[in-house]
Amino acid sequence: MPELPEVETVRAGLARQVLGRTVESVELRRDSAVRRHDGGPADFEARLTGRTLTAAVRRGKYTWLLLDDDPDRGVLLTHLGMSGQMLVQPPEPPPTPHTRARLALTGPGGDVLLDFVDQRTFGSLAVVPVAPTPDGAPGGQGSALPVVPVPVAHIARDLLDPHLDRAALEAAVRRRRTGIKRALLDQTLVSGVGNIYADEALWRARVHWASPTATLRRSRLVAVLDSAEEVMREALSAGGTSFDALYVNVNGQSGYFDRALAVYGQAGRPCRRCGAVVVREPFMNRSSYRCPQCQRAPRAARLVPPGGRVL
DNA sequence: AAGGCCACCTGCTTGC
DNA sequence: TGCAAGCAGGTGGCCT
Repeated sequence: MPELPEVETVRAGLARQVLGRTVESVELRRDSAVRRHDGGPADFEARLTGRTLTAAVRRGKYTWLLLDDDPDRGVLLTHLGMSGQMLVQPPEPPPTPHTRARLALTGPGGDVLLDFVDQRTFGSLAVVPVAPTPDGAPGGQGSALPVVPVPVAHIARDLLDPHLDRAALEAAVRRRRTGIKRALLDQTLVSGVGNIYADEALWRARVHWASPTATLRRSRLVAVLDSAEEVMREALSAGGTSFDALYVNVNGQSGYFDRALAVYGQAGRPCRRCGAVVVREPFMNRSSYRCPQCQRAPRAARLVPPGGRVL
């Protein structure tokens, strides 16, 4: 669920509410929450305790917190997975069954808890080293430092990143031999887009998910990328999308963008543009939603099927 | 070696 | 009623 707009909402909340505070203690309630941390749970706690959170940075769906303004001693990398939440709250409430880690923070404005809550456990926390960005530009939104966490080095810049090279992205998509939706979801090509915003972008651009990247008309490709950027900006303005309260901001509140979704989760409902009935189709062991009228395939032989092989 | 598959994980919903 | 299957899906690692 958390895609770029949801993760950015969380990043901005962290930037407002925890920066300048120091980690007084770390309570790990489930070791697998730090499975991507190299030294194990004890090392994770040791490397975090006593450090001051100085910036909140995001690229795609990854967020990291700078510690003591000194990236050379590691940064706190977070990924929300499918169901992760970062909650900032007063020190009172006991942990919930899905609280995986709890950081007690102290500093200006009083003591708070930073809880990492994650029902489906695909999210993770880790203190990791950084590497310089190849282009020398800032690593992500929220800091001017030209570094990214090493586990994020293979993640491409996202569509809201002012340093994204759109011409290079279009060329890279063009070199792929796959369907356009697969390309949109490939975080090494462009980051931040997940299943929801991929479907919404393709609907806005009137493009079928299986359209081959290599032969898609340039105007169509530009429309898809522009639509993805546009729909994510709109979702961000609405505080993100939420279906079931799994996605919330740092204060536990849901966004409103689910009311604006045109096709995702709308199977059986009329397309708001043409009235045709929105369909749900199997795609990569999950689902794709589209309008069968607005997003028609040019010809069956020109589509890349869900399995990847061209017919 | 680029592209595709799938395990990982939990809880809710659906169907028999 | 109870159990099983289906579904949600981002990612790393592995396979071809």
